Amino acid sequence: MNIRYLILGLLTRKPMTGYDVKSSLEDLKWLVDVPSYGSLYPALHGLLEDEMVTLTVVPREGKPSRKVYSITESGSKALQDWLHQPVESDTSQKAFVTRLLLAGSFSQDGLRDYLEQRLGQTSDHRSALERRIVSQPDASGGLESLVVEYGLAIASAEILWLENALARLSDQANAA
Amino acid sequence: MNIRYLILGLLTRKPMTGYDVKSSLEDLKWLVDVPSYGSLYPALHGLLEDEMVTLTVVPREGKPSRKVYSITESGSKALQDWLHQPVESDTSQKAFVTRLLLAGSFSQDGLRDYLEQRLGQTSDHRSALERRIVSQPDASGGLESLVVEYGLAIASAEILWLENALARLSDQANAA
DNA sequence: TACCGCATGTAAACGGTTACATGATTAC
DNA sequence: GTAATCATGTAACCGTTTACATGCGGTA
Repeated sequence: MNIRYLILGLLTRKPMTGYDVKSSLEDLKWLVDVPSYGSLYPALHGLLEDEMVTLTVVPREGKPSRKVYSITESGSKALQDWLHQPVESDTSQKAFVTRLLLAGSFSQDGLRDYLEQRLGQTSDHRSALERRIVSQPDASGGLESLVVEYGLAIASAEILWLENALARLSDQANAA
Repeated sequence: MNIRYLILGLLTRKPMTGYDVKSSLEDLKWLVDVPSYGSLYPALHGLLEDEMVTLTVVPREGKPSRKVYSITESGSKALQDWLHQPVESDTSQKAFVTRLLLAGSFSQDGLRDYLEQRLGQTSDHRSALERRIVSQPDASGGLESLVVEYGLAIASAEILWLENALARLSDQANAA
């Protein structure tokens, strides 16, 4: 039921059609799972059923009408609840980014918490990789050393970005 | 059937039990999809059926026997074929790393090709994000700007790493 | 004329996870 | 004693993709 929250999050910004939801994600493909229509439309019907969204049919001359969905009060609340649920520990990049994409629905504190949690996790991942290098002296001729190296580089870059983002958040808070 | 190639790739390094396959991936959770036993053991049975792997039952006194799987000639060939298939264009980090993990089964040229393809893709992704910043002047108050920024940071780090890895590969080739 | 973008949907198939079942050994 | 690790497996369930179906408007 994850796709439902993704939809809800996107609808928070502005009302959209199913087609819009998908196309707004298209150039973020590599960072986020883009749902197929085969899961998107049924999910929208389900959300409507559950009164998480409302439907406005916008007729257009000549062209067929657009079905524009808007998030409701209870939809907003459901998203909020999901967002403030604790994150599990070994989240992938896609899982992290998907939630981050919904950050507009976060409070400033919620966002800071989220980034701090991620910072902790990513630091742990980096440490685990470093330990692996020490314990396994380049086993079987560089077999997976590429992956370890890559992981180290990515984790470091992410940590840097997170610290940066967190610092800017603090500055904003101080200014206000 | 992707999990089958993952197994085949890991067995290329050394013979393993199903349990070993899973645990060897465990601290790479965030970079690779770790299969559950519910898909791992059936996959192993399928590979055995198709003669991609062989089974050696290793008895141990007291403890129950271990079922150690080894890759066969045809398993190796199947993996090779899959590995040299063209990569599709919007590969996620996990998809990239999973293949990279199997890099031991690559020829030097195959590996260089693979990294170069990834470099091209990641550069494209970064460009797309940069274009997005220009065309959409921070729409709806920093809504998704965090994601764009994050993507930019990660893509840049990855490009740097790829260029570095590629350079080292060339050095090695020149030395030999 | 033919293809691409817009736009919405359904049904079958697929790949995977969850939960369950079992059992021994080692470490706290 | 009891929790964790090692070790193997099955069956039901579930969410998603793939393939199909349809149709209009603009463009090459």
